[in-house]
Amino acid sequence: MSKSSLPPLTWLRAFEATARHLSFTRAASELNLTQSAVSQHVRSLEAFLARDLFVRKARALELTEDGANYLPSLREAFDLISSSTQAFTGTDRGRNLILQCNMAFSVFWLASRLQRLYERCPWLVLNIVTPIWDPERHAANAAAEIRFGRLEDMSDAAVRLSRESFFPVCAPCYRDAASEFETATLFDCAGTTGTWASWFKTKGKPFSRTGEINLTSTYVIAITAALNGAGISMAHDTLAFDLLEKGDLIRPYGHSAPMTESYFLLSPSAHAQTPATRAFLNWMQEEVSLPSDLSGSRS
Amino acid sequence: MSKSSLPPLTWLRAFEATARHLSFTRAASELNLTQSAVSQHVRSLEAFLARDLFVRKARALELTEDGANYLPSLREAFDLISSSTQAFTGTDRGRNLILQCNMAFSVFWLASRLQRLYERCPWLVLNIVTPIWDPERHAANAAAEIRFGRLEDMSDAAVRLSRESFFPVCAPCYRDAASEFETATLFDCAGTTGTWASWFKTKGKPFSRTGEINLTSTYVIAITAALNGAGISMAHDTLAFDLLEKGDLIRPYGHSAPMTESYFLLSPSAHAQTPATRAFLNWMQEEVSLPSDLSGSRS
DNA sequence: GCTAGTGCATTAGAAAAACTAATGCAAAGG
DNA sequence: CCTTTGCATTAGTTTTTCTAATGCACTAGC
Repeated sequence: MSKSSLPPLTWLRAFEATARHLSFTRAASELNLTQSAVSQHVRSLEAFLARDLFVRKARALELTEDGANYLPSLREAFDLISSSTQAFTGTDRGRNLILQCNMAFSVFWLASRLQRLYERCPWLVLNIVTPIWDPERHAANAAAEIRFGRLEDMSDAAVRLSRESFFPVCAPCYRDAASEFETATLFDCAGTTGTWASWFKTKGKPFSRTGEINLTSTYVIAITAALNGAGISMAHDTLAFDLLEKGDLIRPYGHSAPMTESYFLLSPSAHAQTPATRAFLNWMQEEVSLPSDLSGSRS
Repeated sequence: MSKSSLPPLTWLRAFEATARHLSFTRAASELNLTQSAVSQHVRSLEAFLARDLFVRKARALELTEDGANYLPSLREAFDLISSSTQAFTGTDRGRNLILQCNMAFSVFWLASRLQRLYERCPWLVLNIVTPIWDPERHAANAAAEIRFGRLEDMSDAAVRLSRESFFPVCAPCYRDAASEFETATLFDCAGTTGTWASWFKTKGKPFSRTGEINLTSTYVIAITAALNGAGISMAHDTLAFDLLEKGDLIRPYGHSAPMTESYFLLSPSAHAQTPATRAFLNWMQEEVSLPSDLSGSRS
């Protein structure tokens, strides 16, 4: 077996037990090994890492800073392996679902619909992971993902949830300021094609403006700024639908443009779905058939 | 070594690689082993678990449901071990921060303040984990956590961020309906002491009402329902502050009561903090000194 | 139908890892 | 000074991991 980034579990277990007891002898007793074995495993691990994990004293050990840093992740990893291994004997699987989606979707679309999910699946334990500035990172234990992107970047299994249009939005109190475009404060969102420049392009006009545009890394920032009356933000159907219906946002200009990106549902293949995943996917499919603009565009 | 709940990592690695490739031969090539070794490891693991993880076909493997259920947790565990092992050699730690907090805090407090965080730390990669119906589960790789709870349930290291009052809120359009208390629709949130019953208790009145109360599992549902004009929800300072300032919510009754729970900041000890963690903690401490009601109550 | 290729399963033996018992050393306590 | 405690090291034993070879079943091509 080639040397890799994963030390043997045997060494890691010896380290974790020793860290708990701060004693090779007591750890060995717990693991039903000899003190010598535990000592050697920890020594091997330290050599592998080229770091000392314990300070050896006459009759006691102290964790080094490196040792203390290492410990929590290892404990969680052991818990994960242990609990999923025990899942073969236990029956309490299937309730937990980890869903990954971007924070804007979570805040502006999902949050206001959770009641319907709850009414339908009161047993569901939902964990939402919302990476903000690194949305490409797929949480390895996320069972389902709602991803915003272009069709060609998606796998064949991805289910398309929407066709988006994009357009500027602002708070009602900003309507007058929006009519003075040159002086209005503009917000854009990075990492999407639905920018001010491309919006003007679809109007057959070049986009030239002397004032700067505030470029944000997530639509949460841009749209919240608009909601707060700080300016005009680019937005698209799914995120803006509820806010427009409520009158919290208005569209100061009539034009809207088809967007390259849309929302997709990425789910495990059918034979790998837990009850929680299936329930969520079923609920999601019903939700997109409601008028919420995860079902069609308004262009 | 005694038989335990943790199978050898060797077996788990063989399983994970095989599940990825759906081929013992290709997995063996990746692991620099022979097909025979991988086949035996997976066989050993299946025997250990008393379950089949793959369906063997003539020239291909298919994951069983058991295999597919096992896989995500193992992947995460490997990631945890791998990343914490690499922390000894790598230098690219420090940008990523995993923050755990409840979704209501994320939606009603944090989201509208992210711009200030971004302006201050544009390099920060923030991942927010927001468990909804299992908030006690601490993500072990979460570097920091903002927890809603009682002081006595907190460790000594927890930093108290707020002192909360709780009170009913509703949308402005619901003001008239709120004056007819017996027929108004009420929302409560489970798992907190800030209930309708305890609110009446602080008014020195027994709470007796014939109509039912909608009990929700997260303040996101209850408060969003109130925002939508569906009724009156219990809320507390930190969640309600922005919404009250904006006029999206009003307080239909004047009385507010001190709440047992408040928000706490749980962070790693100083010597285990990455640059990202320190930056976030510093920003957080400045934010709580602003008038946002993560700084004091209004009772 | 036959042959060649593919890929998993099994076997027997080799190599490596894990483990033990014994011993050495240092520090602490009486 | 002597005894106890506990980690480190050594040499040998045991167990696990791994390999090469072979068998079996299926598929594709002729």
